[in-house]
Amino acid sequence: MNKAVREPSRRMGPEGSANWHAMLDGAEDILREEGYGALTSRNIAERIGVKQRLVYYYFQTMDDLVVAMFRRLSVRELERSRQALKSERPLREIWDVCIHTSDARLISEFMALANHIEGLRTEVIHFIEESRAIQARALSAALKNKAKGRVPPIGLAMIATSLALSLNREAELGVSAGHKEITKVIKDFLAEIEPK
Amino acid sequence: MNKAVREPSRRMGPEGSANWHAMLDGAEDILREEGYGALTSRNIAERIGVKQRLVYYYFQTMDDLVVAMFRRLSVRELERSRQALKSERPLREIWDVCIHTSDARLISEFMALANHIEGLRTEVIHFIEESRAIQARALSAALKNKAKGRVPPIGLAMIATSLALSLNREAELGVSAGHKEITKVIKDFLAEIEPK
DNA sequence: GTCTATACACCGATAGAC
DNA sequence: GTCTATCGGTGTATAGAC
Repeated sequence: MNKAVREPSRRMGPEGSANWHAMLDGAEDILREEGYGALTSRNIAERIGVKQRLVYYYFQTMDDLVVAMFRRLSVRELERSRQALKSERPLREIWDVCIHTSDARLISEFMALANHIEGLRTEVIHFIEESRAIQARALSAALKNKAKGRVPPIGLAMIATSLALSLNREAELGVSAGHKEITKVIKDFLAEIEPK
Repeated sequence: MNKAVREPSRRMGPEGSANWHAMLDGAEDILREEGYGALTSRNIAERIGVKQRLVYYYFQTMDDLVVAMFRRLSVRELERSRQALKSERPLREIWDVCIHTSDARLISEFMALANHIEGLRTEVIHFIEESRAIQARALSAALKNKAKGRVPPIGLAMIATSLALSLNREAELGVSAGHKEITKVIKDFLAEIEPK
């Protein structure tokens, strides 16, 4: 968690190489399936068929690995959102990104970890702010020529994000009370301001 | 030849005793401050000034302790919600419960743990369903004599819960984009259907 | 780049004395 | 009820050979 000051740093494997990705892939699977309590260098190594020592050739510490894992994921997600902006029906695309985002279990783990790993916290903050801005932009444009409701675009963005998160998390748990109703509200909203 | 399959297993300390509560209190603090990776019998014991062995006198396993911790918390929260139902202005009270619920870090940890501890998952599901039902009842009653909007009570309950969760979590992280706007929307909604 | 081998701390859980 | 003592296992991280 600390030991921030490091010697000229030891030799390191290159970011973006095959093994680097394989390690992050394995880490994602473990995080999703077993939680961060099981996210260890030994487990990652075993899962991808290398020795534990190699993990520390690619990542200085486990915290570094976690941060790299989230950053790789958030870059992908933000790119999807930015692409959605340019589409025919940006609102539907963006809602699709929200609701089909990397699964709820993974996100739950990152949210918990972000409270304890400073570097991850920074990345998460950046991701939330960036994606909210993208969504607000899309909503703003879509609502420009409509009668304004009482919820401003950035407020709608916040509602969308938090709803999608809860819908996914609860569906994962096996709770569904209210889901049907909310899904219909969203559907109607989209049909109204962004007809197919 | 004994292996505790049919025996009530070993002696256990009484649920609800002073030490039992002290252990859960300590566990809550650790979970909030350091995360479940640090939630160990040794840390709990040290924090409340007893020896590690004693934790296993009160709880058979660490998982049992986690489940007991959540159950104690959820009983309290549900009681607060039920009390809110009986108040003068139930909607405001219930929103207050949502937004001032035990802090976001703690909840994040429980959400992550629920994906990996079966007994906890069951408790969490029960808590969500129960509190959603209470909230829907309150909203239903409050909206009875009003013009119906397009969001049914249980949908509003779901929006409220997920929004409160996100507002708390993001505030904890240090994100505030859209918070002011959403807070105003809620305030206006309450002013309209439940005037002071 | 990948490995063997290792240091050292800490984990859950139990046996059994007082 | 609370303790000492201990088991077998796993964690991060490093040294250094090939």
